[in-house]
Amino acid sequence: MVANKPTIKDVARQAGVSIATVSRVMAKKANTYTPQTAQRVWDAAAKLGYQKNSAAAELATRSSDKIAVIVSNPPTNFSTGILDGMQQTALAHNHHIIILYAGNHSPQLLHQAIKDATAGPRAGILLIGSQIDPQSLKMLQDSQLPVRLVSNYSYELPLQFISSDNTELAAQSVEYLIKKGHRRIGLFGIDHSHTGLQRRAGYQKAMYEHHLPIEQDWIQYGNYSYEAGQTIMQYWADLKLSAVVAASDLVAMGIMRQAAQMGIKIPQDLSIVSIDGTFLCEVTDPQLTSVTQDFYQIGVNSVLDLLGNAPSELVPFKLVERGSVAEQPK
Amino acid sequence: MVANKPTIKDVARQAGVSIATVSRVMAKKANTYTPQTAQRVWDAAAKLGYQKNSAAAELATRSSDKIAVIVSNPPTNFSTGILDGMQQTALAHNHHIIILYAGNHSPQLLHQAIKDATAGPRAGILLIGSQIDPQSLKMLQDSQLPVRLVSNYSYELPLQFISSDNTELAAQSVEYLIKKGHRRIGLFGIDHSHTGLQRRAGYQKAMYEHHLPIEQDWIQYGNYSYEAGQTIMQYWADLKLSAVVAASDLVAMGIMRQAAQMGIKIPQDLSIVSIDGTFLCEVTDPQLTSVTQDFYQIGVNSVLDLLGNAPSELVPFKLVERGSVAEQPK
DNA sequence: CTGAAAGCGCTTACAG
DNA sequence: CTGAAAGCGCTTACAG
Repeated sequence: MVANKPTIKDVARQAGVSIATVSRVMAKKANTYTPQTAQRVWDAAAKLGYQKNSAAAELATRSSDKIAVIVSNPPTNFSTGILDGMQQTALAHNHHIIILYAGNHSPQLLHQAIKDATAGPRAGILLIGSQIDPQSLKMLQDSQLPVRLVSNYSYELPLQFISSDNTELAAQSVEYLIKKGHRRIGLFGIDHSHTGLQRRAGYQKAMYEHHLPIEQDWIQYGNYSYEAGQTIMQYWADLKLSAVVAASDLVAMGIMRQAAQMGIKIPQDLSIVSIDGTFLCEVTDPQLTSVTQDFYQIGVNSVLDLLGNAPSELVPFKLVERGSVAEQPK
Repeated sequence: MVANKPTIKDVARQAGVSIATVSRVMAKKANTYTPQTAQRVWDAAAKLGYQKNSAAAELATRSSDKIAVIVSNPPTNFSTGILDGMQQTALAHNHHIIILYAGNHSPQLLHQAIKDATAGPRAGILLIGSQIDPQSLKMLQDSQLPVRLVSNYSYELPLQFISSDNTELAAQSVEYLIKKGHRRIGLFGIDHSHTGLQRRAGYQKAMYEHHLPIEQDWIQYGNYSYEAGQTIMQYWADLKLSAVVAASDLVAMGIMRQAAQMGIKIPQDLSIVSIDGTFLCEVTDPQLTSVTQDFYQIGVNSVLDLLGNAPSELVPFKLVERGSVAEQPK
């Protein structure tokens, strides 16, 4: 025989006031009650173990303090930094984040997640690494909610975003390698999504600007995965590359592993700079030089932007030198 | 001038029926409407882009199809397998999971997450890797919701759970090492939580059963992290261990890295078996032999159990041999 | 400062 | 098979 959860009515009775008053003090509406009555309400609520039913509150106000963040299963696990940033920032602004999991790039699961996200009142929607197809876009727009793409973007989409600059990420990786004397530089592991294309563009731009030719097959596609890195690396000998920029830390690791099996020394025989810069870069031997994204800040800016402040689209990244790049004699 | 989101009333008007009828066909209440009226309702809903307001529905029914899963930031990233399993299973049973992020073992964030989880109607609560303190327990109990611990447990807590058997995880790692001829075996990286203690107990049990002494300092505490593995490994020389079981894949990696710096060869000088068996084990060189948990199944069973089926507490794991254990001449 | 009352968008006996 | 009506637990003008 379990007691039902106490409602605002129970608290009102216990405190000897009306439910309107309880509602006001729970919501801390300034200047609408005396300290005394507030205290009685607090006491009654505590005694009863009262907790506001958010479904009722959201229905009444037709609004919510919940930000739905949809995360598409990232092959590489950069998302926890982003989530940390979102979490902290949301809390600091009296908001909450609820995470909806959209699996690994299955449009179905993404649609499901968007549907869940828009099925009730929401402060807004944040999508981490999701591939937006036309139907997703329509659902998002129909919801009339503020939405932001996080960590990926396309200028062709009518959606705002918060991300590192993919083009520059790749371009600066190449610049760095060139500065170290490399000329035969490849790009391994990108896919054909906007992100992949943007990185490819950055790679090409940097090579062109330094009048370096790009031979066929220097750009190798994958899906940012460890396996892709391994597979692609098998063809390295034919490519005669002295350096490569890896599309993600995971592909960098795959490259290293395959290299080890082929007797190729990193960085003596092959230099690598990795895009992402997660903890994985410090775990390999040698450690991976990377262009590291500020995932935490991306998370912070996402919710700030969503909430109407700090409208910054691109967040800075930085190149951190570790041990996977060697100077190349010219 | 944006149209407001259509409600059940709009659909009713559009379809020329009452809102009660709309409600029934949207909920697919069998035998309560003709195919004709159903069709008209579907059409009206589609035309208007109607979507049920879940806050209103939950308020009316005082129930929900949402399972709140609280995830405490795991140092190691085993949780995506669990989440995948939960997701699939929930969907198959017409439920949804929403994830609440509880940061890295901050009681505050955990309380916040529990509060969020219990602030509205819920089908139940699943907690992945959370340290349950008395206040958390009380909040959970006050909610009167079904709750399950996932991937960690304590027989002292009045909470059901779904997890691998921590004691056996460690015991079988030790057994395996003994079978390979090792006698001086350590346990690195556990903490003082229930999980750590259970693994320690398993280690001790296996050693005792084989009449092997456990010298002081063979058990080294950490927090399942990469850094812990590195730090602990610095004292290895004094310990004269021929093998070690690592409390997580991450500590195993930390151990390997430190070993490399110290010129210690794996597995010739030191054998390692790692607890967890995530993809990280296949990424090192040599690959890590591990006692691998079936995270996906843990996720599946969690929701099945929560929903009232398949009440299995412990889910089987298996030892997978890779390259980090060498035969030890007796 | 406080209460009575209407309303948020649904669901579900109850009649018919 | 279908509709009118009450109710879910809140919030918020509106009076006083």
